[in-house]
Amino acid sequence: MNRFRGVAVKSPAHSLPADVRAGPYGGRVPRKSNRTTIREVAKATGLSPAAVSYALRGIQTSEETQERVRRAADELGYEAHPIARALASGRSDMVGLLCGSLEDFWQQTLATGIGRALLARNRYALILDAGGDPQRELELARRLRDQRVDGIIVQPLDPSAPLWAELGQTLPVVSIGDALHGGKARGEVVFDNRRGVTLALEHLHGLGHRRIAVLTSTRASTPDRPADVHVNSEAERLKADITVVTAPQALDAATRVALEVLSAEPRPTAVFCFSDSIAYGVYAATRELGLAVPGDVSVCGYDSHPMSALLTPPLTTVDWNIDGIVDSAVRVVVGAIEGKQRRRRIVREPNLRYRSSTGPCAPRH
Amino acid sequence: MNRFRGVAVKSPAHSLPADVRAGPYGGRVPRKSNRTTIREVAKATGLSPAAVSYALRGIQTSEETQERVRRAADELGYEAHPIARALASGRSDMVGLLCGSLEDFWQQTLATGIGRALLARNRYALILDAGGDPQRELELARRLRDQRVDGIIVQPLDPSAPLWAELGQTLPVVSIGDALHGGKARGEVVFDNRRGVTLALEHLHGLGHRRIAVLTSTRASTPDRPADVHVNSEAERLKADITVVTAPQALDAATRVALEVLSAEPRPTAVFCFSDSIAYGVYAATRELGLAVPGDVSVCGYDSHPMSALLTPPLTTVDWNIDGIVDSAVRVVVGAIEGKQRRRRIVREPNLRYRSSTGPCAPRH
DNA sequence: CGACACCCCTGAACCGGTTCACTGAAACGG
DNA sequence: CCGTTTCAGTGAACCGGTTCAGGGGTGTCG
Repeated sequence: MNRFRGVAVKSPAHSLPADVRAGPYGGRVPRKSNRTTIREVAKATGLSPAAVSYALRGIQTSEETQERVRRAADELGYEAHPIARALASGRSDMVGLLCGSLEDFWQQTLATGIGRALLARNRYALILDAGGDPQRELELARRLRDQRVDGIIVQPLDPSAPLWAELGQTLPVVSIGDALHGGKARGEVVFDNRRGVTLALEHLHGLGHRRIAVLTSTRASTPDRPADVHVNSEAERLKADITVVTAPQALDAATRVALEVLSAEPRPTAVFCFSDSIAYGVYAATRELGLAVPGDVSVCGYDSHPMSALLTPPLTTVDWNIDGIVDSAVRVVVGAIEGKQRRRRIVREPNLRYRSSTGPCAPRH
Repeated sequence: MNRFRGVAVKSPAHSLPADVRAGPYGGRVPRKSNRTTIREVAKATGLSPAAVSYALRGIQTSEETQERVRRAADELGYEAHPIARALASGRSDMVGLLCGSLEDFWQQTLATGIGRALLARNRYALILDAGGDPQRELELARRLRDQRVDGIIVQPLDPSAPLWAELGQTLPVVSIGDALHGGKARGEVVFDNRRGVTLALEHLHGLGHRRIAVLTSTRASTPDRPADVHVNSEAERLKADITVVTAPQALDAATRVALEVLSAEPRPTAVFCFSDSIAYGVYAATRELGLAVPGDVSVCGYDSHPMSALLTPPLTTVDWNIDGIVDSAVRVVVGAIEGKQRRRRIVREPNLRYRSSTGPCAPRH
């Protein structure tokens, strides 16, 4: 029984006195944990570990055995060990949620909703925040794969990265927002951003605005970013003078950018923001500059964050129905994980939530 | 070489043709992944797997070997496998963040900040949301332990639960807000809630308010909840007529509660909310009821969410300096994980951010 | 009655790193 | 010059489930 060396050496780790465990978690994790394992349950029930494993999952075993195992497990205080399960099976019950920038209030709300919806289906959300950096986004995506998440929901900063296709071959990748470049096997909850942009710009145009500033969010310098492209083509079509400026999502940072934009001469008569968070920054800036909304400048947001209705004046914004998005995304990703190949691509249409932060373009002075 | 049965049976799983892997992730994960393992790197470098493991972590090996291993790993496309690491070592580089209710905007901000701070230290936040249910909170805490997180940051709904002490023996548990019952080994970033409550109530009292509604957040029915207790003792001290009502954090739900509170006869002249999110609900309610703030009713919040300053009127609120909290909490938990026993208990003092949602109590009619 | 299918369960390999006890060689000390 | 450390590295067990090939036992069918 005793291996090489012939002498009956004490078996290594385990023979240590059980209480030698070093002080309060200063590194040194006890080699042998006192956790009840599946093998102990096996011993207690006179079954094989395999049988216990099956029984606990309610497969491959008789009702009777399952009951017996469950009872024994209870008694021994057995608790599943997700890490071990993940290693052995390659599944983890976790879904990675990769957010472009959690500084965006709307994305915070989205993440909260998705986390909750997943939990309701007995899965966890592993929420990661790329902080607006497309490079980091890809790095985090890789880490999610390494963590053996069962699926990924991403609000891609850079939908054109080839990594998405690569990941898509191994696990379900569901994008929210822009469609991922060159994929078909993956799931998508695509926003019709073209439509959203058109809605907002036409609305402003219809009110008489011609000099419009567009504040997009910090993103990859992906030149083919659909929304940006569309902004420009719409500008042309509407014969409007549109300036596109990139703004961060964080309130204070967005405010600084907005201050600049609103201090330009001639001042734009309307601002269209690519997220409500940025629009909040614009509100702060108008306050600082003593500008009236919509008297001096009209402001239109994007996303419809719950707080938008509470502002003074309530913010006109493009609404995507966040609950619907949460629901769709979770449904698609879970469906894909479980192998039920439901609908893979869901296109969401926006509505313009017309409130009072936008008004007719006033003649200057 | 071939085990039992004598016959040269094909070795089980591996001999399957490599391409038999079932359809797009419909369950069936390939038994043998094509991932490069540490053993392959070992073979390539002529070292033992153990040596490679050490080398990759930069310990127990010569500079030279480390370099050689790193190069080989690169070449072979080796990527670490966190799950395997976690199983073997009991560490995971993840810190659990257990939020009381992510519907609270402030907690969303907090979670975002902590996630980011942890990422900056090469750790992940596993964010879980108890949704205001103390029962669920404990369940999630257990799951975090099972997930082998290296530490837990919790904003406890029920600080008196014995589970905290139990978890605290195995891993660092840092609480934000109320101190956890009966612990010393754990870390704490304690809010001096008594002070916060006093600050708010004295402020309102000083403005002449005597009939005050307090909207606390949904929590455990822990009767000894420090803040609630203190509210009552302050009520007595100030000889004020204080009604305590529980409100959920979600904007619409909070609004409904606020509507009721503000419709009561006689109507309270001031409302003190235990989170800015709830205060937002009060704003919505005043709007619906056509009440002026602070003319008809003064509103005071708690937490100082960034949006509070943007409302009309800007919200008076108790400020905890969220960046400081994020920083402290992360510092304490990481310090504990790494065994550097820095300061374990940090008490934060609030400031009253005096804005214009509170004003003198107007004589009724 | 034998062939075949099906059900329930077992033994062993496996997932992919980590850690422990130990060793040969070099460095050190007196 | 010999005993003691220190350093770099090795072999094997281990973490705790999962999965696969198989194997009795019973049921069914021709």
